[in-house]
Amino acid sequence: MRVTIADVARAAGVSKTTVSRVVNGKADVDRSTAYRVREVIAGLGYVPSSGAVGLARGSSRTVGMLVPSLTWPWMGELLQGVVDTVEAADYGLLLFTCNRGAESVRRFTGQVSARAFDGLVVVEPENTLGHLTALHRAGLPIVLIDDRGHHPAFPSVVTTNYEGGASAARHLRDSGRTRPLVVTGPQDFGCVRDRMRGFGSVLPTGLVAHGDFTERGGRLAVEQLLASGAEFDSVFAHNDISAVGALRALHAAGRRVPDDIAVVGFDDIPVARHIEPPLTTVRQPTRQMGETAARMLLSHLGGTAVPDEPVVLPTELIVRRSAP
Amino acid sequence: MRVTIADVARAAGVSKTTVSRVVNGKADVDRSTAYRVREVIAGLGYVPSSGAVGLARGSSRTVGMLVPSLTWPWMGELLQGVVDTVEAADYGLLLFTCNRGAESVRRFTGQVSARAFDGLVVVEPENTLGHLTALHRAGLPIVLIDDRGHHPAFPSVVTTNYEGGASAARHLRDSGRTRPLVVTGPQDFGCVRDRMRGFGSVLPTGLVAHGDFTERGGRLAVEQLLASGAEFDSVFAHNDISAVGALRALHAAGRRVPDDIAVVGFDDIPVARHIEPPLTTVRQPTRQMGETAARMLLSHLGGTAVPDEPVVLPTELIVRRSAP
DNA sequence: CTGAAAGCGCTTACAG
DNA sequence: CTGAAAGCGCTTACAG
Repeated sequence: MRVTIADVARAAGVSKTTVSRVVNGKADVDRSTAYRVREVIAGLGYVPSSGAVGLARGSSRTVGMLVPSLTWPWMGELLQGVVDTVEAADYGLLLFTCNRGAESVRRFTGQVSARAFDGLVVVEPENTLGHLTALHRAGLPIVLIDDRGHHPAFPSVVTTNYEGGASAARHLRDSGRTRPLVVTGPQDFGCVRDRMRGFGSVLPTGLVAHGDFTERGGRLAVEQLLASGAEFDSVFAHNDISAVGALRALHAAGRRVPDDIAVVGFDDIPVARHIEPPLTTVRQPTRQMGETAARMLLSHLGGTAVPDEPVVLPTELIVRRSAP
Repeated sequence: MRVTIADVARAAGVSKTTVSRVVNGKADVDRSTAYRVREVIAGLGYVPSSGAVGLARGSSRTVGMLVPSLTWPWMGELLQGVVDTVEAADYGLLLFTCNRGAESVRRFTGQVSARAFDGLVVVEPENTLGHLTALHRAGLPIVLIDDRGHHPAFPSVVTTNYEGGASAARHLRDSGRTRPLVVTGPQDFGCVRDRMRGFGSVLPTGLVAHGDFTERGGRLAVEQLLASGAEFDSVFAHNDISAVGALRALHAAGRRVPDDIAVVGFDDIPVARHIEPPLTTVRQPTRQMGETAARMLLSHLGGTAVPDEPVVLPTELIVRRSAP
């Protein structure tokens, strides 16, 4: 049977109140009493029921994490950053995905109302910002990772998309490329617009193909451009996956990378290192973004005010052979 | 303020008992009463507190998941399988890692005692089997994914490591390779021994280099063998990461893949598709393993007996250019 | 078909 | 320094 606070109190010959005080390290307990209680706790192997503590205190000491998918290439790093931070603070981490559309969202909202967690770290699933804003208004502490340029009304952690785009362009320009093709991500993403503008601040962006962050999208975009006879000496893809697609299309068309055409991606996922040629890319500090978001949420839960304007973490250009 | 069952009862003019019955779909409630209560619930937006329900019922309707790391290449798929299954059953998923050794384990055990979750899906972190066995003996329902050949005393989901090794060997043999080099994983892993034996049941394994499941390990192993002047016409690496290392070493030494030497890996992680040449590999049904494990745990929690002997899911040989 | 009451395992004023 | 009692928000015999 489960050992309860009542068992400890009985065995130690004190009240439950006193046991509670000892467990929670409150002052005002006689040293020898506290010692005796601790002995009994150790002997019985007593651990307070998290459910009961949560109910009595009105908080669950648990953080929720909502993500669109767990299989995206950089999600593992991000999640590890969040989990490490949350665990170090002795909080639990409740994980949710929105894989199954509206149904998932409904279920998730239920968990919120059920007070299953005290606060939420979220990588925004598509079209849920309104929903999240409502939850935030209703009092749920939220920190958003990667706002996609949507600039929400609550704290968020973002990366330097504008500057990242600019750094890609500078690198291409400095290595003598002047006619880039830009393969974008979904155009309604703010991060896509920012990467675009940053890039455009350095290099002309006459040639633009609209991709969708998939390998296939990157491949098709480049295939079409090649077929159209357009001339370009480099490709800036808005993420690594579509850069991989671009690489495939160039390879299939007999163009040499980087000799004929240089390629730069964005993200620095594991595949970037392993593909041939290895991909030059703008690295996002994914793990650090997870850590930072978790830390912000925890300090908010701890009562410290957290700024509403986004916390910005820097990207870093990683130079590999696809654009030396 | 939070809406409680008392608020609903008051507004509907019934007792909390009746509200509880309606919420939980018990029979023996007058149709019109039930209707009225449901109206009030909808109007007030009442959702039962999961903490209070858990305390009263003695279960948390939450499943724990313990993994060694979230950044392993196949972990995302596995986790997605677990999360989807758990969410579909209206359970929560509490995530733990053992990144920080003993400290993590201690913390984790605390959560177990605190009854934060009803059962556990676990990918075994190194050297925790004894610990897990103890928890299982103490009454915690556990399902292990990938037993590493340790054959624990509780339910588990494994893949056909022996047959996977054999299928790799058959494929190499059928394409005319007769002198393979086997690059193993850590030798104390049961799965490594099984892959070894399965492979050896088809092809002679005169040449064995002991790797450690890392890219560097695979590279060093092949470099040493090449330096020793040993002759081999193929490499079977016990996982894809070390196959990537092997590929690098072969490439650096000027050996052509697959013309001179064919390479087969194990796992089928994303990089396998993207590396040059694309890697022939023994695919593990990672996502399905996650789903299966979660389903087993849930049915155990639901009261259905679950077999103690491992549930075995089949591997599949994926043929790509590194060993056509 | 319905409700009063006890109980789940804690915390927290309050009183001494 | 310590404890009795109320309360957190539910569920569940039990009685009617």
